[in-house]
Amino acid sequence: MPKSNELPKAYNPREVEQRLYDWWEAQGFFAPQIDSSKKPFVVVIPPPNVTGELHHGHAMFVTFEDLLIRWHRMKGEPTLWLPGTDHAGIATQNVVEKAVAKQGKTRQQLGREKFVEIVWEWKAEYGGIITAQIRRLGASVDWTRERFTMDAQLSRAVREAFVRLYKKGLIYRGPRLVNWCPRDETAISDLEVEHEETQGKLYYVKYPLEDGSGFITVATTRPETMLGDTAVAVNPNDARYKNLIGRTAILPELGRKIPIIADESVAMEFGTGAVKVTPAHDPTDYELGTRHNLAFINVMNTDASINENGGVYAGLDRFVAREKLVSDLRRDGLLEKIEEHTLSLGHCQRCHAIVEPLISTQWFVKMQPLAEPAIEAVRSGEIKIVPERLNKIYFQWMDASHIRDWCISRQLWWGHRIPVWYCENGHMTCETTDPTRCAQCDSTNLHQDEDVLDTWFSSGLWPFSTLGWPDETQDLKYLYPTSVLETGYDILFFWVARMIMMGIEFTGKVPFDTVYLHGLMRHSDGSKMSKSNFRVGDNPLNVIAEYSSDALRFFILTSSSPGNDVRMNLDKVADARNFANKIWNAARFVLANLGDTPESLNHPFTQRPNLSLADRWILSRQGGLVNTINRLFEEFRFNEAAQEIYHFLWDEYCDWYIEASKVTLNGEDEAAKQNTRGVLVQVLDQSLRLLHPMMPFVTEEIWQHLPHEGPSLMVAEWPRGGQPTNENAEKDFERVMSIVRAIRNARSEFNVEPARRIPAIIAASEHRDSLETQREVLAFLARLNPEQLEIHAKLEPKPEQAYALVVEDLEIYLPLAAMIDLEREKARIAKEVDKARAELVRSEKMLDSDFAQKAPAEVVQREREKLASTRERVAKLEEQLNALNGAR
RNA sequence: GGGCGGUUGGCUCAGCUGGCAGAGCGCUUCCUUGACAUGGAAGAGGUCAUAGGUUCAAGUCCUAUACCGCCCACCA
Repeated sequence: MPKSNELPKAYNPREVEQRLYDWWEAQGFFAPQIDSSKKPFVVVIPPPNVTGELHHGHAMFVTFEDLLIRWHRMKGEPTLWLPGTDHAGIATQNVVEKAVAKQGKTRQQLGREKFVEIVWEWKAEYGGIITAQIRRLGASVDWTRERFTMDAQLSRAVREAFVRLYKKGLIYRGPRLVNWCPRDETAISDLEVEHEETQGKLYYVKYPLEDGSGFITVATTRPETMLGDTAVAVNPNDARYKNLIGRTAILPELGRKIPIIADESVAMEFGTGAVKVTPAHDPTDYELGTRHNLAFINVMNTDASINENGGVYAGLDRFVAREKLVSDLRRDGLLEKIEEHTLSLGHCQRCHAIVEPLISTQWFVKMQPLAEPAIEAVRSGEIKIVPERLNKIYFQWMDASHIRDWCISRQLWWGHRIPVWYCENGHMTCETTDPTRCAQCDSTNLHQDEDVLDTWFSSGLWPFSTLGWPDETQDLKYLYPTSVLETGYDILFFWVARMIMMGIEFTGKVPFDTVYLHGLMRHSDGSKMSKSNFRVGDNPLNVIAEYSSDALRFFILTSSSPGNDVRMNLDKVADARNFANKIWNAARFVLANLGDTPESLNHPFTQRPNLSLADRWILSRQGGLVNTINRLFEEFRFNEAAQEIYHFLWDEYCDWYIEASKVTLNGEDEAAKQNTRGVLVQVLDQSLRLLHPMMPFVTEEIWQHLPHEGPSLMVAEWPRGGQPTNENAEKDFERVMSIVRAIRNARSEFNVEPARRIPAIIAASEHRDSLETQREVLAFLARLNPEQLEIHAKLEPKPEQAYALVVEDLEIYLPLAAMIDLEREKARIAKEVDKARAELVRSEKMLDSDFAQKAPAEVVQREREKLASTRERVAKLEEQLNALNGAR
């Protein structure tokens, strides 16, 4: 049996955490214990970027998911937490491109095949970093099932999914106006564009009329796009321009003749009411161009420099071209004015370059047919989103009037290549196996589409591709659908919505029954964490090194309510570390007092005879805690659960029970000692179980030192709820606590030296006998002299020269003649009388109102009891006051 | 332009189905007592953003308003 002096005074997480994690993993505790008679609990990890580094987003999801997983595992359910990484198309390609650039090379020089080979090498070399870092957080994932979105099996799933959608007509290809990132030189989806309010300019440009009769002035924020203008549009109801409709204007600098057309969509009140139309470079104009059959003139290259359609401006960067155009227009007297103007500019989510709308041939997924059943799944409650308010956001995005087709093709090299082959006749062949002949004309002259798929396309299949889909594997049959999908609310659309759509489409089942969305980690000042705003606290590994993984996790749990952001706060992390240390020291105390022959913990101590009041009290509180934690966990209220157990262990177990137990342990009664030893260790054991999903390391380390059965706390049984609490024991011990607090308070108020043991006289009426059994506890906790502690039912006459205290309906006198200041004492009691009387009035008034009739009987009853006890309290205080006045 | 969230002690935040306002940190006073100074004891500190309403009863429900933050959106 370990002796307390074997445990260091302060807990050292650094040594413990690494050792325990390695041991758990080696023991195979992370893998599910498959039992087909039981319903499994399954969570798939939100796969981090394979070349990424740990950030607080990872710490957040590990904290919540590991809690869920460890809890369900302890409940005896077959439990799987499936890990893996994402190939992260653009992000990874950019990282590797930068690395290659350091050696003076570009990917174009290397060629596609060689470059992709280098990315794979990169992945092999650095792909383990993020998973190693996730281990540091204590994640109990089943590493034997680790997946990567570009594994052969998952790639097969991607291909199968694409082919099915293609054959169903839900995937199509065509030239459309898309968001184009000129730096990454690829199309991106609408979601990947981040809009930002920016201070820009509004340029008023005069377009001469062909007949020389004057000008029509248009307003634009992007003058360079005029190179692609194919019309000027006005509102048909605009009196100013009615006579110009149908006439022709001359595009300045290029001299192109363009028609003046009428369209309802033009707002008369904006700018001049006349708008230049650039169908190839603006979403509104694209619609306009389609309606009016205008020419689509693309004036930009893939890097957003002006192309050959731009005349003398060809070859210039878009912003250089803008400057030159503006100065040329000014020179030619065609620039009317420039106004300040705020506009919303789209930026690439990955590289933050300003996105350019341009026409390009891309692949799209039709969303509406997929969205409908996905909306229904949430509406019907088949999928539950926590917190519920995010339902609305989900519906809004998915709604038919709002959802837009998803551009899934990317002009990248790293990713799943689009499984479509073209022949020389322009036919497309799309199969799950590489075709050798064109499906339509039998041509053998085939070449594959150059594009790859959006990373999120493969992520959307993650809950089932990782379990073997499209094959009907054992895992897929048993473990799918998964249970809870846990992630940050920022990827509700990117990932969660798409998984729901794809899951229903391909497996016929929703991929999970609950979505739990946590908030985002922010800086201590509330600002957003990002690469350009990096601080020391940003790196979870630094935080772990200084405070421990347990502390970081517990901080995250206590600080975040569902769906709300959490600010980094190292003081709170430190507090969580202190909590771990507190438990550690409580355990040292328990171990030091175990005795030589600790009993098995399987004995239900609540049933034992001759338990002390404190024993019964803490056991009852423990039972209540189990019920509370179970309820809160089930409702995903982890922050409240964390606070409950923190409060129980620190305030109730350590500050009161351990202190009270010293009375018994230092006493002579061997049977009582055995009881208390048992309760001490059992309550600690149960609490460690409850706390383990939140702070896995320190709880396991302590548990290993306690007498225990089974190899590890992480596979120990979860505490059973539903035990009745002991109301009487709780009331009785709370009375003891109140008395102790009152005496301590008095001592403090009147500066009694802490070490001094003082006399006390208690008038306890019907509680006399019960308090009599607690005289040693009272004396110890309140530092009373046991020889001078009197407990009576009634006191006649009242002691003189004493501090008089009223607790509930009993009176306490501290006869400390020498230290009493009568006037001060009277003032104190008078103040208390006032307070109690005010309370009495409030209570009487309330019971006199409609409250008595309309409030629930239980609430009224409680109020009546309170009234009665307040009355008694007032009476006693008044008596004391009178006694003091008489003493004068 | 639509939608969502926030506004509670000096600071950071909890408060489930309405029933006398909570925590941690910070602050004040005291304590190196035998688990723990990463600690213990006692305390001070809030008209729950504002204005109405529903109710016996509102931090909690409803309606406006004001700030702060976020998401979505093709007005040049």
